[in-house]
Order: sequence, then structure tokens, then C-alpha cells
Amino acid sequence: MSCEKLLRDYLRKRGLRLTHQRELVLSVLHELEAPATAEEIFARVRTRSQNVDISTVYRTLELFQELRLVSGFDAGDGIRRYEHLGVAAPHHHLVCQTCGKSLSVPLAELASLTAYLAETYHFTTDPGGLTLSGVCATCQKA
Amino acid sequence: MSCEKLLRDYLRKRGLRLTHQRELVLSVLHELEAPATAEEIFARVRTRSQNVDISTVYRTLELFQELRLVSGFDAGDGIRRYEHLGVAAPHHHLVCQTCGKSLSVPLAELASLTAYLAETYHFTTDPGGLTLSGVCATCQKA
DNA sequence: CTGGTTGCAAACTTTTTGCAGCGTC
DNA sequence: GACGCTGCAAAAAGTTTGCAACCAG
Repeated sequence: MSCEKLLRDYLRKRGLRLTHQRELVLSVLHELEAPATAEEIFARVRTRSQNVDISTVYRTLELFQELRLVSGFDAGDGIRRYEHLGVAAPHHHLVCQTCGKSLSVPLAELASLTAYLAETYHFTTDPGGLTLSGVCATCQKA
Repeated sequence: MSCEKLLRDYLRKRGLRLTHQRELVLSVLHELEAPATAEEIFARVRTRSQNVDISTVYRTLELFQELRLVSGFDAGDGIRRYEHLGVAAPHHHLVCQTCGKSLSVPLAELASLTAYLAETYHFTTDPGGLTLSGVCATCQKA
């Protein structure tokens, strides 16, 4: 099932509506190669439709988070970013505190970590992936 | 060496000054049993000295972060919290997305995780600890 | 039609900055 | 005494809300 159909079903189930704005935001999320801020997503939406407001983007992102279509997180730099969860395999993020870029790690690779936390602390880690902060290879050299 | 002496040395090394306000913030950080927001720290400082400004608290927390005395992070709820790193053993945080509380995990327990990320991705995780989000045992039952 | 959704504008929260006076070293 | 630091106030940045018009079902 395509992501658009998934959204339509989600919405119908809740008695909500599939609007042009929601389709636009979803489409922009698909294009992103990296997590983006609300402003960045808004800017991309704006290139396609001039009269969309940023408050609508915020409301849509919040809705998508409830629907588990999107994950919002802060890499520790105080800047909140959003990422599409639909198609791509879920993954963890390694965010560099120096340059701000982020690497992706498939969930499966850290399965032993999540299993350990579940066993020892009865703590279920986020199914959408975790955000780990540190310093990337490039910045370590510099 | 006490934490206050450590701070004094840090400051001296940089040509900075040990002010009453900085001592106050450090002292409040010591009292905290859990990570706190800038506002919360400000409120505690305020009970002891009426004429301290919140901008000073922000400036002090930023300084302390540079000095690695404090770690600031966002558990994914969009709220930035600060925690003292000085005396206690460094640890990771498990933050519950449902109730907001956080568990601590000693760094040593997740040493294999950090080693794996270093080897495979040449990514050095934050020495002050990571923040992992998920759902705690109590909230899973509910 | 009906009620969820939107754009607009304004409010709000959190954090940052400019500056003159103060206090540490 | 020099210069870093502070309080105050104001600005900036990010996010939320109220409301009348709008439009998907």
C-alpha cells in the first residue's frame, strides 16, 4: 500500500480529512534526504503552493506524529527536526555535535542494545529509532 | 577535588571569574535529583537570591556546558533540560515518552554499544551520556 | 450541508542580545 | 584599575491559539 493510501485510511478511520495541504506536506517529507526543521519543510511546501501557512505545517506535523507517519526529535542542539517514517526502514540517528550532520544506523544493528534495555530495565525503546549524539569521523580529525 | 574548586580552576585557566551567581547555579545543580529546565533552575536560584536574572542563568548554563560541568539535552518532548555532570558517574538516560520520567544507566553497561559505533561508524558518542527515548515499565502496563 | 481544516493575525514561550554599571582578580 | 560579568529591557526565534471563511466527505 502506498503511503498516500495509508494516510487516507488513517484519516478516514478517525473521521479526519485528506486535504491538499496534508498531501503536500507528506510529499515534501518523501523528498527529504535528511531530517528537516518545521521551517525547512514549510519553505519546500511554499515553493509549490504560495498560500499555505506555517501554522498548518505545525498542525500537520503534529498530526502525522500521532499517526506514526513522522518522528520529531532534537539532536541535542536545541533544534527540533522531523523525519518521515513510512517507507524507509526504521533507523537510529548518530548526530554529530560539531558539524550537525547525522548518520543512520539500521535498527537491527542495535537490536542487542534494545533487547538489553528491555530485559534489564523493562524499558521499550522508541520503535521509530533513537537519536545518539557524539562526534563524527570527519570532525574528530579536525 | 571539590566541584567548586574544579570550577574555580576551570575559570582561572580561561581568565574568567568566579561570581556569586555562578556559585549559586552550581549549588542548585548539586541539589537536583533529576534534570531540570532553565526556568526550574532559575526558580531555585531565585529562592536564595532575589536579584538574579534568568539571562544570567542561561549564560551560566551555556558556560558550564562548555566546561563539561553540565549536560543539556532534550528528551524528545521539545523541553530542554540540564543536568550536573561533575560528581556522579556519567550515565545514559532512558526517557519515557509517556510519563516524562527518566532512568539512568551507567556508561559502562552500554560500553559495547559505544565501542560498536566507534568501530563501525568511527562515531564517538557523547562522553556525558546519551539520551534514549521510549516507554518505561510502569507506563507499559497502563 | 456539516463539521473538520485553513490562513491570518496575534499571543505566548523560550532563548538571545545590547548596554551601562558593577564587582572580581 | 581593567575587563569580565550582571541586571534590565527589549528583541528574536519558535510554536501555539482564536476565529471566520472554506472545502472535503
